Amino acid sequence: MVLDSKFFDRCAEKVAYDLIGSRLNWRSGDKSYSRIITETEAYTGPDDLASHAAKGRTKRNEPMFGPPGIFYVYFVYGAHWMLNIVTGPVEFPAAVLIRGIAGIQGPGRVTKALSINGNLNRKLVTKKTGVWFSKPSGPMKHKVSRSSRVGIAYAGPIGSMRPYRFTLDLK
DNA sequence: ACGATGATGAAC
DNA sequence: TTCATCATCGTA
Repeated sequence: MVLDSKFFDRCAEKVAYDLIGSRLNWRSGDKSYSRIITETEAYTGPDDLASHAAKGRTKRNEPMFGPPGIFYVYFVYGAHWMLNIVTGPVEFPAAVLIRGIAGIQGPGRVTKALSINGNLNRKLVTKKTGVWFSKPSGPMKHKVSRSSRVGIAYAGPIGSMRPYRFTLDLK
C-alpha cells in the first residue's frame, strides 16, 4: 500500500520508526525501482536542538512548517542533497531524514543514486511526483534499533543524546 | 584523519 | 558583505 499524507501526519519519531522496513520507490524514465528503507532519523520540532527548526522559521527550513507528506530537500557541505519528508501536524516543524536504503548507506548516496536534487523540495510525496513510499499491508517481521543521531554535534551533549536514529536490525 | 565545496544564517 | 558552519563523503 502506498503511504499517503495521513501516514505522515503523525509525530516524526513514529514515522521514522515505521519507515524502517517500508519501501522507497522511484521512477527513472519509464522504469520504477523500489528498495527497503534501512536507516532514518527524526527531527522532532522547534525544541529539538539538532533540527534546523531550532532556529525558527527560515527560508531554507520553510518546508518543515508545511503540510505532512511533502519533501524537504536541502544541500549541505557544498556537495550533498538530503532527502527528508515532512511530518505532521501542519505548522509544526518536523521531518524524517532518509539515511539509507538496501545496498545504499548514507543520505548523500541515496539522493545521488536516485538523482534527487532541490527540484523535489516542497513537492508532495505521491507516485505522480516520481518518488513515493509503500509498505506491505500485512504485518512486518523485523527488528528496529534506535540510537543517537549522526553529525549533529552542534546540538550539544543534551540535544545529541536523543535516540532518534532508527536502523533495520539484520538478524 | 582531513579537505572539498557552496549554500545558509548571523553578525557587522 | 563577510564569516563560520554544516542532518557528508571520498581519499589517504
